[in-house]
Amino acid sequence: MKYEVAQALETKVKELYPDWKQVEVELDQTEEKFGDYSCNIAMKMAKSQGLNPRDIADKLAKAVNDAKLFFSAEVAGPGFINIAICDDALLSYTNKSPNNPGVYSGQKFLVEYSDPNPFKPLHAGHLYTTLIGDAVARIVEYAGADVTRINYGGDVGLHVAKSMWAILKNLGGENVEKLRTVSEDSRAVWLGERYVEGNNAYEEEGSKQEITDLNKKIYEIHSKKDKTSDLAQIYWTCRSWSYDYFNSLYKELGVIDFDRYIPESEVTDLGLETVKEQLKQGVYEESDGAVVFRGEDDGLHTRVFINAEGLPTYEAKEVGLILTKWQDYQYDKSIIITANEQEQYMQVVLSSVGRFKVEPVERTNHLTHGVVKLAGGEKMSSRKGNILSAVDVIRSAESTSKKTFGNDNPGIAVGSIKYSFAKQRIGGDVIYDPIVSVNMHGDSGPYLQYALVRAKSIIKKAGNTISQDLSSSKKLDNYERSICRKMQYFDSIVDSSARELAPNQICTYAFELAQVFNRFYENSPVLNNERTDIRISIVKKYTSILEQCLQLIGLDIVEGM
RNA sequence: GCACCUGUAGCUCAGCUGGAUAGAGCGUCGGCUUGCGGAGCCGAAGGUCGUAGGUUCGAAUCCUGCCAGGUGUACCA
Repeated sequence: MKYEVAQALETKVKELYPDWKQVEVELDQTEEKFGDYSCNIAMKMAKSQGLNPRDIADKLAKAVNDAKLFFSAEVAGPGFINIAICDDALLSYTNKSPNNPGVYSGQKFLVEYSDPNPFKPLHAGHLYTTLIGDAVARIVEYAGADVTRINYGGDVGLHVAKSMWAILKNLGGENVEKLRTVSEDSRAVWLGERYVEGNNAYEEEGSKQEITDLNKKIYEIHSKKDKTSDLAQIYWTCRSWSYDYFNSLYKELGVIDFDRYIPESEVTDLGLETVKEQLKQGVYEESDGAVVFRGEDDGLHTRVFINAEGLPTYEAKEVGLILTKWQDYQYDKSIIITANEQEQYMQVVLSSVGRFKVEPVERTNHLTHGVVKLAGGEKMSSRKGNILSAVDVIRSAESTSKKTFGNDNPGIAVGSIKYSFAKQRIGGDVIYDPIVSVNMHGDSGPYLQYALVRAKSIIKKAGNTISQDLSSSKKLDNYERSICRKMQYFDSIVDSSARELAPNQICTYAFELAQVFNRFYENSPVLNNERTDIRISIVKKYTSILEQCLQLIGLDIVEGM
């Protein structure tokens, strides 16, 4: 409804001040005591025109009120115009389907997130990008975008060599048969242990060289398309174990399926060729046997794209990834979500690609998040092995949920994690507190799920006995008005959340909405009441809006709790 | 050293394209159960918005310096 109010107000401004060219009426949601929206255009106009803001505001408010629109205006303070929407307009909103503004309609979006590396365990940070990426993808999709979900993972590179080195040690050489002794449900853990071993071994000179050599051999598996040698068989088997493990976890989390997995091995060649080609063009340069990009001109730093061994680093692979995405999708926007330790690295890569291909770079938006920490704990490093794994987080939420409800309800356990991640603005460190997840009161996923269950229960009890004729009374009481007022903010909240790629705005709104509803619920009997008709229509609208909010951040709609 | 991110109540965070008396949740203290699911509702206490300046009618929000924490900074990802 914000848009309609702004339009009407703008028309009035144009009528009254035809000379005023840059009319852009901006409305703010305001405190309830001031009305439903406030507008400071009078103050802005006054500033540039040298007029008295109160005079402008008075004139505008009078024009609005004389016109008898669906809202009234009142001047307050130094020149705010406070807007109050009429009760019948608020009530009629409950019978409208959502006005989805679709800021991205017709646009092709790529969203890349999760990005786990095969041969390494998923840690809490992966859990974060997986869930927040899922939410971002859902939100831009709701805003009209045609979304392709991308999952990029490092199936080649030094980290793989480290794991493979330890795997070979564990098997006593290239002993394919011995892999069978690893039971199916212990594979993920087994691989995780090998990664830690390999990583430690890399610290020692002797094994470091062996790992470096092995790294080359693994690249050769790909370049020679080797599926049959003993080493290749071990590699492909363990690689598929990793992907199996990721997929089972995604399923458990209830995130929407990825449209495409792009393993690094798939983009390595393109990245390598491109960097070599652009080396001739002077984009990259040789230095100490390596191929580097000098980012200093752009205020960045120098990074290695091809190392002295002739192998592509992550940088060159990323070049291949960017170009692969661009060739295959010609997107309007490409969103990438990673930890913020990759922020400047990504800037260097993008800056280098920008020298020979501008569109994919201009259309890329890199969102970064902070470190996932345990409350009161320290940073987790998968290299040191002191990680909080994704599975640890999920299991702790599950056992908590079970203790609280006495039964398994994965939708609630996982939902509590999703909400606690999504409600924070993307960017800062993420504190995950298992104790808070034990609590499950207040600003939490279960609170919202419960708020929805209660409301739905009313509708179920009401059955079909309700007439939908609302013409008899269009005055709203305070609680009814509050919830209606809050509900009509939905469209503009979703719009803003999509524009700013900020799932936390949905969470904040959903929580406030539920709070307002709970007040209504405590104070306004719905059933067997002379206002049942109006209230039922409010409850119905509320459930549909809250459901939509929950879906946008990926929370299950549970039927009972 | 340089670059980027962060600093708001005891804790975890909203608010940041400048607007009215800076808001939630948790925790603390005190209330509410003949009624639609009490995982709820109501109330109280709790703030130099890191700090010092600047711009402005107006700054948590914009600009500058400083302080603190984090991250990156050449062959890891």
